[in-house]
Amino acid sequence: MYAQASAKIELPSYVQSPAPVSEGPTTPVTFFSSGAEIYAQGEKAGALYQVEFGAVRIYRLLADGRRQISAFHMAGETFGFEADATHHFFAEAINATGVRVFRTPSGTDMSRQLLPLALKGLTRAQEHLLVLGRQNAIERVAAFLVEMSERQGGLRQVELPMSRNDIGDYLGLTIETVSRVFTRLKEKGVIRLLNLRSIEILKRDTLLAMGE
Amino acid sequence: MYAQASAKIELPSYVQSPAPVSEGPTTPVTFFSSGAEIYAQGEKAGALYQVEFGAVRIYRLLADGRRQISAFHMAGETFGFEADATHHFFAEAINATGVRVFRTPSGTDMSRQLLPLALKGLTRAQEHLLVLGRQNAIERVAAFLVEMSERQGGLRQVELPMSRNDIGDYLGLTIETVSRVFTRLKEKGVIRLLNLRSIEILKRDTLLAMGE
DNA sequence: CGCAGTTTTGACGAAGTTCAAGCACAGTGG
DNA sequence: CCACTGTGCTTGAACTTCGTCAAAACTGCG
Repeated sequence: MYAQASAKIELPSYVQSPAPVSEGPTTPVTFFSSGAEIYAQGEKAGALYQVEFGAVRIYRLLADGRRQISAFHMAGETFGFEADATHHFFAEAINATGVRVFRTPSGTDMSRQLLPLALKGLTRAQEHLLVLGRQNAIERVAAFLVEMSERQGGLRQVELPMSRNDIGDYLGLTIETVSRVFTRLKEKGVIRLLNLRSIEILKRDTLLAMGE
Repeated sequence: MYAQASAKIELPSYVQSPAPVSEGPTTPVTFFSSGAEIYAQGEKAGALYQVEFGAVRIYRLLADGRRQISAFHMAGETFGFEADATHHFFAEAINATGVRVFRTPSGTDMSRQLLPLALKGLTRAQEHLLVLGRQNAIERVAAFLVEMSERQGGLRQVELPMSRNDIGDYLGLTIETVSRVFTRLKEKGVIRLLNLRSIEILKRDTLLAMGE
């Protein structure tokens, strides 16, 4: 069930109780409203962030404003680790979002916990490179919908917490192209739009084949 | 100086003595000839590979043969670590290449050594996402040349160990487009081709501005 | 109910791909 | 030593896909 209106904060059905990154006294949850910056490129890094509910976009900008979203993070996922002491990307809340911030005491060795997360992120980024480098618009959107579906437990109904603009900037497409592809997929009977932010997958196999 | 013909194996000028990943008795160097497979997607992972000389391409394929190279690895660099027990990519020698293979004894915790490598790789992959998602052909090639130059110590002369085909598959372009962009950069006096595999950067600032 | 922002749709143009041909260079053998 | 051949690179012309610009339609919210 999709949480409707009982609370001020949107709680999509795919929210799970994530395993905390570290033990000990529970870190309080920090709230970010839609569009709020969590950290900026160039800022000093050091903390770890775990999404409690909501969604986060990680992105970079070119001087003229072009934006590339390199990842979305949903409930349960951890982000914010960097190769050096500086953030190389921006992190923003897409919607009202709750995040647990873990300030790791300097001198603590977190590599055992961090390595699997970093490797998971690396694999995802490399797979996304294939999408951006070698797939066309339909294939990209299909791959995206499959990815979102799988990250939400493989359900027919998929919630898209982000705007068409975000999807475009994630897939290296314009919002118009994203919109046109959605229309084409609807016409082909592959998906159905329940509302702007949630779709239903009608032909999973076709979608999978398109996204490779 | 570029090693000419004294040995059978090409030893580009930018070969450095890499720091070994692990201590102890020196692991022997395994040789791969041009195009030889180091590992394949789907194979069991577990070893670490450090390039001694030569160059390696990491890539993925789509069912119809489209290829995306996600990374090149040059002398001194380590690759081969994965998020799970399986390789998700192919690794091939671009030229005659020497690789030290470290079979990590099961039960050994390498996370302290691996984490910085994984994070470095993650940052590079994410930066490459920006190139593939949001930059046009000239910007991609410019960014590539700058990257190669910096990885070789920022010299004016840059050796390209890979073919135009490899460059295309790394930048998400066809070989024809890569070639045309090289021609344009020559016409603008930004670069000069010494031979097919080595270029000289004449206007570094212009190239940097183009690649952002 | 009406407004603002987002999404969709349409017409057009530019960038890059495809297909095809020609060129350059290294290696081979006469 | 030079022609021959193969491979990789460059160039050209036609075509396709996606981006741009503009306008209309829709959604959600006050």
